[in-house]
Amino acid sequence: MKTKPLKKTVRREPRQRRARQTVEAVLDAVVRIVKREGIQAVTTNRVAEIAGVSIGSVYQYFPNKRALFVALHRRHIEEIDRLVNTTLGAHAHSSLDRLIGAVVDAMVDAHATDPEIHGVIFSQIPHRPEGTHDFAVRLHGTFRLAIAAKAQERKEHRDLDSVVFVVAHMIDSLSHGAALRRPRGVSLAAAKEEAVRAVLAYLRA
Amino acid sequence: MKTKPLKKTVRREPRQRRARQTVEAVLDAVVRIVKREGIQAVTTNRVAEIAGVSIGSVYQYFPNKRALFVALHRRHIEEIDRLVNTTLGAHAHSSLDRLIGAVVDAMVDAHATDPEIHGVIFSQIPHRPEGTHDFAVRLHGTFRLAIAAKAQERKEHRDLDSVVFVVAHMIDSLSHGAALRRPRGVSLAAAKEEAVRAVLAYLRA
Amino acid sequence: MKTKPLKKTVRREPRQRRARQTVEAVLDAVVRIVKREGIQAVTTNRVAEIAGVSIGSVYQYFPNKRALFVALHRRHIEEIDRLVNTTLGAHAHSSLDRLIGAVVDAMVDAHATDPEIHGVIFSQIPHRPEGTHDFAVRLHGTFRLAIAAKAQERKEHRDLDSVVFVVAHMIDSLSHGAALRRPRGVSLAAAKEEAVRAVLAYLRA
Amino acid sequence: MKTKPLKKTVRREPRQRRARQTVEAVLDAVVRIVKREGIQAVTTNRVAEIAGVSIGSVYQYFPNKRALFVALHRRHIEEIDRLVNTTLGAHAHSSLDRLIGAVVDAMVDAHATDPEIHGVIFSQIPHRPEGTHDFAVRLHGTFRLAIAAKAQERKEHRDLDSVVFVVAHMIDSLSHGAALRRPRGVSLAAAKEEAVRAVLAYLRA
DNA sequence: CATGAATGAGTGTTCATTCAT
DNA sequence: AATGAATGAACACTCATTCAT
Repeated sequence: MKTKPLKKTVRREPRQRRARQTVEAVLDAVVRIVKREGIQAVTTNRVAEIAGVSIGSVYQYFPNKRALFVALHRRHIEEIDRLVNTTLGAHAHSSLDRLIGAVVDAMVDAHATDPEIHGVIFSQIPHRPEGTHDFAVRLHGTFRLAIAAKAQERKEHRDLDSVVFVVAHMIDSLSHGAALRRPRGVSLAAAKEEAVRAVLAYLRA
Repeated sequence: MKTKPLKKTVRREPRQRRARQTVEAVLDAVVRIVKREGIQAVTTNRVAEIAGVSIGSVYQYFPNKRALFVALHRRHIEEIDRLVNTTLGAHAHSSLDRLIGAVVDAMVDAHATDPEIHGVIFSQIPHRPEGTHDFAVRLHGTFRLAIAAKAQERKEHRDLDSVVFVVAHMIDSLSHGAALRRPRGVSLAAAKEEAVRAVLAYLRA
Repeated sequence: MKTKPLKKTVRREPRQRRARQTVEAVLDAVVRIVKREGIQAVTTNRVAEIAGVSIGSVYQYFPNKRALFVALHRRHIEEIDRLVNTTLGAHAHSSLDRLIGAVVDAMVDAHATDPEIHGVIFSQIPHRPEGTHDFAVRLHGTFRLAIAAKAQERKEHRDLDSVVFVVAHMIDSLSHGAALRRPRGVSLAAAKEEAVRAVLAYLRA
Repeated sequence: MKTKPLKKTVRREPRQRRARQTVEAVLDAVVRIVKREGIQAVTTNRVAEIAGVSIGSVYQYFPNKRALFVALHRRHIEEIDRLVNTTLGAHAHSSLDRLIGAVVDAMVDAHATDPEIHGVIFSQIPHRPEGTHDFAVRLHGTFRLAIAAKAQERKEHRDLDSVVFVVAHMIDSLSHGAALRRPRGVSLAAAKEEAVRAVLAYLRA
């Protein structure tokens, strides 16, 4: 009862931990290379090198190169999703202004951290892997709940899906734009503020 | 007696014309391959084959593979720009509702024609070539003029650049979304209508 | 019980050994191809094929095609250098006649083994890699020591560097000529003899 | 009697003149490229460009790339030959010292003008074209006559061919060395002087 | 004759993937 | 499991040569 039954549990734990560490290190390496040198610099051997593991280990966890991007895509979406959910949760009882403002803030931060990466990763997965959706689509689900709640308060009469569609796209696009594509003469603060104003204007229309 | 005497006069013409034709054929081939087989199928030899020219001719006009994507990017932006300008011109004297509606229609059509392609091509150009701007940024300039005109009528008191920033992003993102990422349950017409409503709500806020 | 237990101990040895073998095989392949088919037949893929390794392995050890010629050049110079040093060492106490005779013999043999190859290889390295000197220059250093010793005995009053310059060039050129460019009517033995005579005449002048 | 008979003579002259000019321009271009960028930069299109003619014109006069090097080789040998003959003729009645000195001077100048080129060109012609000999071999014939004359005066008893073999190689090699591969510490004048001394020592041995 | 756009076989090189250790 | 040398199909690109004008 000491060694044998524990064997599997105890021994596998470190294995799984190391495995997860390796997986994370590999995915981080991909991100780092994309950011620093562009997508064409992402070779499996270079990924292994930057991750500090052997190329053989990369193939231990990912059957082929494409799998790297699929995993990264999934990870990225999950991160954003978690972020948005957290923000929504934290402002469940705030005013609509504050809630939208907080979400925009969170999204801007997220975009500023990994500029461009999302689109680039996505371009490597032409035939979308099952279970994976695009950003905005995924956000759709998350936003739907939040908006539905507010909608009830406000006796919203418009089609909920249409509203969510617009809001999700607006927030995604304006956050991205505010973080990365602001025209000269528009400050980050101004862009955020204007983005919030736009969303609220729509919701209140 | 018709063709022969002209031969000499027109001699040099074909060079320019054929060159332009070759360039167009090559770029079209890239687009065709991306659409049909994905970006990883775009090899220079295959491009030449699909374009119906020799690989040597491809390199006569493009110094390297990357140049294909740069050219395509430029061409794509110019097309959209032309489209939007035309639309704006045609609706210079329409109501704001109609103008926005027309632009959204035009953009939806444009996105529907080359789904995804823009983003994919863009991902191949990590360090953006000088003189090339992103979509929304380019649209910014185009929209600015149109909105400035309307703004004067409406005695707009907000910062023009901020307004244009928001409108350009909204139209680009919502058109793209309406064409390609609508959630089930939202019709194209509904999505367009809602997009227009959102833009107008913001402008009138 | 003999081979197996050793397996582990010797494990890493083969890596170094195999690597060196691969490098040698590749360089030998280049020489073989140049000799048999001329320099224009030296393609990296053909080199790999003749060497019996994959093209990828060639690039594991040589960053590009040019590096093959640089390595070969170095190897060739080292071989000649070793040869001359050995000969000089073996005749340290011989008469000047015998010493010069032995060096000429050695050089003639060396040139007869790889006719023309040296010049051809050299022609592929336009901008001489640092640390690499021409044949005669390298021999200069080697000869300098030997001649300095003899010079002391003979109370040589001429500038040592000038003397070595002349001797090194004479030996190199006459050996090469004797091996490969003798005019009809001059036997190898006669050419060698005359070369030795010329060097001695100069040294004793 | 005016126009017709002259037609052929008059018209063909310029043609041949232009043809010769083109040929020379092309060969000069090859030399220039080799000197400036190395042999691997010699492409037929680049040669045409540097020569200021169209690629088609290059092929009008040379059936293929190799022919460029064969022609250059021939031209080079003829130049040296002419140079040496002129020098020999001018010093037919000088002392042996002066004659050898003059030849060495001439050869040093020749080598200084086209450093390296000779060997490089030669490397492009693996299977020597008929009627073409190597440098030293060709000089052999030229020197033979001059030395034969002097030999008679001096009642030379050695085999003339052997002597010429040695002298031709010495002059070629030492001139080349003096011009291009002098060790630090040996001036050009000293190298020339020593070369002359060496040749004379041999001839008088 | 001259031109230079077009050709395409062939070259150097990369990089995803395997597998012996 | 982990390693990293080895593999070789496939790619980007070159360049000698041709030929319509």
